[in-house]
Amino acid sequence: MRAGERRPTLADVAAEAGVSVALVSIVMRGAPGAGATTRQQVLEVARRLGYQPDSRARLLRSGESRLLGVVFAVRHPFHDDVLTGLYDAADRAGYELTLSAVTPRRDERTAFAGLLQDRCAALILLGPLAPTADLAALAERLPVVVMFRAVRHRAVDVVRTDDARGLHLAVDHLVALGHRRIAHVDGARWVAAGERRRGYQDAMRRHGLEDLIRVIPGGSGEEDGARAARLLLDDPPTAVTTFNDLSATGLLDGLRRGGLDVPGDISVVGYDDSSFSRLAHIDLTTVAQDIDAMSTLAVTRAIERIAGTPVAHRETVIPPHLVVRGTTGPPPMR
Amino acid sequence: MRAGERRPTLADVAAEAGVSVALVSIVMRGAPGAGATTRQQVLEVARRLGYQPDSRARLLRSGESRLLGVVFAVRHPFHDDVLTGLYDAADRAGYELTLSAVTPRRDERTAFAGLLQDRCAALILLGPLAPTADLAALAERLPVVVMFRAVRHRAVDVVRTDDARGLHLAVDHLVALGHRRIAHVDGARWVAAGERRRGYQDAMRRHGLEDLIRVIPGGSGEEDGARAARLLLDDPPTAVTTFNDLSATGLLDGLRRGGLDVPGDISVVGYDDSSFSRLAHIDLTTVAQDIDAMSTLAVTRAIERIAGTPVAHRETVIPPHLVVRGTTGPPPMR
DNA sequence: CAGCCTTCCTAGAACGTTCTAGTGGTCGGA
DNA sequence: TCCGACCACTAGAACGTTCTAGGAAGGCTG
Repeated sequence: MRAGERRPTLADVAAEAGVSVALVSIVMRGAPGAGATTRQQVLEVARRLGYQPDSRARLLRSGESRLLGVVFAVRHPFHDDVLTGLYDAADRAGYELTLSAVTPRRDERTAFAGLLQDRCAALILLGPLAPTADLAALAERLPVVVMFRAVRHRAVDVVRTDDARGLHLAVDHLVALGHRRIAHVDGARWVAAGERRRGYQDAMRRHGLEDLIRVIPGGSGEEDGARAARLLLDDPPTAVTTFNDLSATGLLDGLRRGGLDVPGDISVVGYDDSSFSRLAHIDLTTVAQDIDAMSTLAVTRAIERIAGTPVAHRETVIPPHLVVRGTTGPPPMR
Repeated sequence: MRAGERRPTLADVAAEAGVSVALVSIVMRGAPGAGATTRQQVLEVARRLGYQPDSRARLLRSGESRLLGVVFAVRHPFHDDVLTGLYDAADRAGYELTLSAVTPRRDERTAFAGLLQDRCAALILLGPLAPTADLAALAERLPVVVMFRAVRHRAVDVVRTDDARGLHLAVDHLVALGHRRIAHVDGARWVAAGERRRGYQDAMRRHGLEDLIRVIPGGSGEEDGARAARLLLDDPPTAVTTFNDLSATGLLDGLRRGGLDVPGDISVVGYDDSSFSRLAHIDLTTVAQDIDAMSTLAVTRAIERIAGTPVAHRETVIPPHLVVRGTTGPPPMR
């Protein structure tokens, strides 16, 4: 690019083609109101000059932004899949996506602010950590759809997985294999940890195993899982459910180092179906969320809000499903 | 958000505060030219009305976009780390980032087009797959910085790792451990595969091991590594270097299933230092790129181009370093 | 041939901001 | 007392687009 070279504008194209600016605008938008030959001619000139519409000016004038802001966290187990789904859904609806990432050195507040200035029509937040009050304040300004997290506030839409049901599935699977002594490695104070823990407890009770309920303190990292493994090795159960996949891999590693065979001696179930859980090397049985359905729903919901369509339910809860891989099997013979 | 509620503008704040629009603009930008008390007063009114500057209008008027477009690929082994680094560097330079993702169902062309319309001042592309001609065409319109890939074109800036050197490091490390029969699992037609293969071959020659050079067909996925493992099991070398970490994990798994102990019988080196390679469970010795340095450099280069500063070198090659973990060790005793 | 549609096109305002070129007032110095 | 410098502030144009209101030409109907 040579310096000082100005990008061509509608006016340049209009002058070159010998028509008015308004007509070029009509042609570029593909709007009705231009003759076939002129249309052809204008398009040709635009192509020759390398004209690119300026979406800023366009949006500024037309008021409608057709722009959805997405806040995602780098390193989030499945944000890649979610972005893929969101792009698809937005595309189908004729909307654009603008992304703002949360990184270890860029907090949510910054990410929100950036998108607000870009005049997005709505915000889709992937598993935000901000307190409910902050999200509510945000929702005062524009429609907000939160994914993968429960938010009890009437101004915020939520699309999330039925986390309790995810643990029901995990426990049911293990019980069906013959397990009874099933422990749960907890997610401490992380988003959704409480619901998963309660799901585990409910499921155990439902199977008449309330006396065998055993919740091990944990967290969201690999080292949390490894620590839990050390706590379990003294008196190992025959199966363990976990808060997430990362902690499950730490657990797996800790159990194996402790001399246990997985799944021969002990079965392990993760949560999230993270991309690494599919690696042949890890091959983790895990609870998967229906990413595509959830993405589509989030976009739809955002657009309904923008349009002001009345929406019956603020919160939509999607059932998860179990992906059975190699870390679960029947309990060892006594 | 109630429908029909217009976002407050400079004019609203000005009217409410009883001053001119221009003055509010001055205050909001923190520009000199306003009295302390008025400034205070205007800020207070702006806060009360919930005023948010409209970056579109701002950029439209001021011409300067201070906006860098970043095209990244979802599922790219280390794009998360790169984004983190880029945000930091852009922030330090007073620039904003706008992201456009390439997903399995959204190609690069689409990603480029989106950013062009946003009037970015420059583009930073993370390992683009587009042919050089396309990148060159893009560079006609605005400064383009390509990361993680060599592009031989005078209009395109490149910031990449010395991939050949990465394999030198890997081979040197293995030779120092005592290995001589070292094979390389190739990356087929992927970006950088050729240079890594040549790096391997050079290093082998440098150690006088040219007769032991052995390149196994591979690819970028886990299954490619697993296939390579099957090819190697008949006559296993004592060490293997690979095109990337994903293929290395497939290889690891295949070798172990074939009855070999890693690193007892055979050592494996990956490439990329992907996040999963750090998992205790995988614990892969691998070649790491200096992400922070590269991100900073890419942003700096982009800004220099925008400013029209003459830049000496189009291409900057950063040396990688080796991260030694648990998949390499001395060769087995004979 | 008047009247009325259509079709194709244009002028000019508007979007929310920044920028340029001021205006008017105060103050210090000669 | 007057001049100039400086400070606080303002009017209005400009950025590149879309939108509203309309105009000119041509064809159809009665």
